[in-house]
Amino acid sequence: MELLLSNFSPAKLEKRSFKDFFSIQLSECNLLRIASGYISAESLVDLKNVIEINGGPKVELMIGMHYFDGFTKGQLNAAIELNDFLLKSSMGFVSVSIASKFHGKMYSFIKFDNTINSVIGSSNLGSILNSIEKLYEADLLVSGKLAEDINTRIIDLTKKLAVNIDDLNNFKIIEENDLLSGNEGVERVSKAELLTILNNLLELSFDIPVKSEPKSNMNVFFGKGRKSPLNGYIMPRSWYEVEIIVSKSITSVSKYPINQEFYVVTDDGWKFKCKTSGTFSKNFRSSNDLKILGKWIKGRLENSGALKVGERVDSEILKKYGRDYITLTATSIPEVWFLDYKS
DNA sequence: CCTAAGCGGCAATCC
DNA sequence: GGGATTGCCGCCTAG
Repeated sequence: MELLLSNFSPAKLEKRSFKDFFSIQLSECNLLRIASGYISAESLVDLKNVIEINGGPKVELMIGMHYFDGFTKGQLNAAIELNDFLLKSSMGFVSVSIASKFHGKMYSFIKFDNTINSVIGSSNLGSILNSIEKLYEADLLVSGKLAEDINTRIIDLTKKLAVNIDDLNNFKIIEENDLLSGNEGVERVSKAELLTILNNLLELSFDIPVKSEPKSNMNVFFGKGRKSPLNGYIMPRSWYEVEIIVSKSITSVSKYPINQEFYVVTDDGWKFKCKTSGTFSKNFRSSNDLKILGKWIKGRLENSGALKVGERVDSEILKKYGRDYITLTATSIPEVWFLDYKS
């Protein structure tokens, strides 16, 4: 039994990490069994690469959480590709738990002489193969009876919970950075509903600039926080708090939604309430939660790679994204507007 | 009554 | 200089 701990400052311990152990075991074992909740696209690509180059070990991977939480396109492609490769070369398979969420992290390394080492702990594949962030992991390495037990548990759980990824077709696909799902007041819109919206657009449409003012609009985060009248304590604003300040030349156009609440359906299939308020009804914001509009717009800037968290939105970033205005279009469905920020 | 952030509008800026 | 505009701040009200 051995405790495996990450090993970087300021917590440099004279311990080896799972990462160290993993790289040695890969060359010494014949079969690697994994049951893990989450995987990253990058880690699966790296795993396939290393076994392809070295002709082993065999890999049997069970993915525990993504069937329920969704796959990004990158994760799904990587998992399918790894499975294809493993099946084709008779070197294992990738399965997906569909009976229940599985959130554990279990690894068994079966050597050529059939002795087994198993690891259980906090590391997922990403932190073993290609961790980019400094994430401190703690794992326990075991051998003998307990290691064998973990190995048979992985086999058993795979049999009872999972099916081969090839046998599934209706995957829940999520955006690269899924900030909006689960937010109160935000709904996912089906493809059919979105199509209905697109077929019912009216001529009435407004191109509204996404401004890069230093302390407002997309950059409210960098403005002064909210000062408490009691103690003067200032509460900073959230990264995703935004507003779109619409020029009078737009808000004064007849039929622009003045001082009112309405639903928006977005080009990427979200629906939430927005409201206009303030002098000349210039403030365009999400209702009840200012962060929703921000998660939608800044989330897209982030997903495209144009914006990093904590960075001020400027014209350069908008240029990189490829669009510096949103389009608000009326629909024939009452109280519902279409909002487009496709780059 | 206290807390918190939504959103209403103060006030800086420009002409 | 004051009217128009809107960037930015924190008052106000709901829970």
